[in-house]
Amino acid sequence: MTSDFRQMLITAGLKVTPQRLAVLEAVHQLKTHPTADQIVDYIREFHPNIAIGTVYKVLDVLVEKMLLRKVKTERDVMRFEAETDTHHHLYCAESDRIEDYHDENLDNLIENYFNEKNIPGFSIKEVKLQIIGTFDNQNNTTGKSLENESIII
Amino acid sequence: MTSDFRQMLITAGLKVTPQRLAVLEAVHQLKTHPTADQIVDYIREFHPNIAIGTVYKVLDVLVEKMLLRKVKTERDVMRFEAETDTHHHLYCAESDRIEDYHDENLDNLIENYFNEKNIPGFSIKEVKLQIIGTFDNQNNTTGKSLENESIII
DNA sequence: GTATGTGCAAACTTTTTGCACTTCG
DNA sequence: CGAAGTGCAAAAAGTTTGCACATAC
Repeated sequence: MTSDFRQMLITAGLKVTPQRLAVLEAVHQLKTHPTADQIVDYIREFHPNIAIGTVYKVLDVLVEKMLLRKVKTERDVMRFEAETDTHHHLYCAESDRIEDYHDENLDNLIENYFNEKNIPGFSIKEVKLQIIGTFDNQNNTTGKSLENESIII
Repeated sequence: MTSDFRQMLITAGLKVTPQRLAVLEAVHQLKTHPTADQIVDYIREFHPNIAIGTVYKVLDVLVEKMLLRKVKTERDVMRFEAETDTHHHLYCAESDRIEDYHDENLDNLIENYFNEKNIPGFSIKEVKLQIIGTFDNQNNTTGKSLENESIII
């Protein structure tokens, strides 16, 4: 597992450091699209000396090298995910919960649609869906309620 | 035009104030999905005394009453838009440029798809697409172009 | 050995908050 | 007049930066 991460770093042309391995490990383990803060908390159990600034720097470089992705909701913190293939998100604004959604049929449907339909002045690289709604078993972790959902680009 | 905004505020049960009218006006005029800062700059030309805190408070209440929407990108600032109907976004990560995209056929396609396909444990309220790619004429990042309607700042 | 990465703390940016004052209805 | 809204300035929250020291290769 760790050797996977090691290989990912090497392939990306990055030096292998304990901090980078720890961040990769944390984001893969925390399947909640964690914030930088949550990542720091997770890492500090095993690696108490890691600096917040380092985590931000590591996250930046891992996103840049496409080993991680940024996700943003209407709350004002950045979140991160380990899934780097195209996929979609289920999102509940009240609980701020995000779940990944994979659907090959849907992907094909959309791909076919945009193969036929051209958008003038724009070249499509990727299409992501935000499927907004509510999870049936509402464990609202934050306790905060949101009046109105916003848009994640 | 201003009387439209006045009516929108009244309908939403809000008091009509010059600040709220100015924020509505600004977001409707700035078709760039502006940040709070850009909204402040715009307003201050006509209304130099408006406080930043007030703009944030006004934006909050207008989003809550669904007269505006929040839009988030991968960058760490909140942006706003006047379009409150469901629509999609074209987004270029390099330039951070967002444009609205309306497409009724696409909406129908997706609606039909999710009418048939159920997502276990999740109730869909709305589906929005982020269509990620690049705009063909990338040259217009800073200057304002008044001639070409399709270019947004 | 050298380029790269880390720790730390300070600075910066964006957003929120508290409270006296003002304005809308 | 009273409830609601605004201005201001301070502070919170999140993120970035600079630099000396440490580490990977």
